[in-house]
Amino acid sequence: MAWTEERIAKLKQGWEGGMTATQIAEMLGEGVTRNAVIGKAHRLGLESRPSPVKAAAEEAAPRPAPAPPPAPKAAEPSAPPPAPRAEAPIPAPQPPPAPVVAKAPAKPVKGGKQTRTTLLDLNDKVCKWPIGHPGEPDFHFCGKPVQPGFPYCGEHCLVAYQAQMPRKDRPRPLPPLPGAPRR
DNA sequence: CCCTGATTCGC
DNA sequence: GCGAATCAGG
Repeated sequence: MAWTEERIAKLKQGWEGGMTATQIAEMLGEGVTRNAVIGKAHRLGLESRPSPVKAAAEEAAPRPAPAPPPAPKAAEPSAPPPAPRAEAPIPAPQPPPAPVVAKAPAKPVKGGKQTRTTLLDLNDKVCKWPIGHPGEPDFHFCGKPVQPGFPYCGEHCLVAYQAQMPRKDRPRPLPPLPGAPRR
């Protein structure tokens, strides 16, 4: 159905009157989804009515940067960083799945030689890509010098940040398996 | 789960 | 331009 003057008028009226997109869609008749309403409203430049998402986004913003001491930080994530989303580069479809690494049994580290980068060794300079899995005896981190501005070294940045494949030929997320645990 | 509006992007 | 699919917070 086309967007006639009349239908657009109703849309505007309802939108400005505080009706939800769903209500407006029902008002306009069958075959009109709330998506159609929202899409049209935006194209008309009507936008910006309280949106749960937008409202929350503005909430957590004011951060003038108190400039915290770059020094030591005892705090540490219970688990390794799940991989921050890239901004400029497009975020990878999946966060780094702790790369599987068949590791030989940890060798007895005699003396004080440290060969692994552990949780306590993490800082802004070293690659935080997990090697193995948390809980495993020799779980550790890559530890190589990071790519400036990233939490990982160049090699692991390549794995963590990948370009999005066009929706069209992107594999379907996979339908829920019968009997699979609900959520 | 439901709801909401916002956004993306193939058409 | 359209709107389904998707996202993300409530």
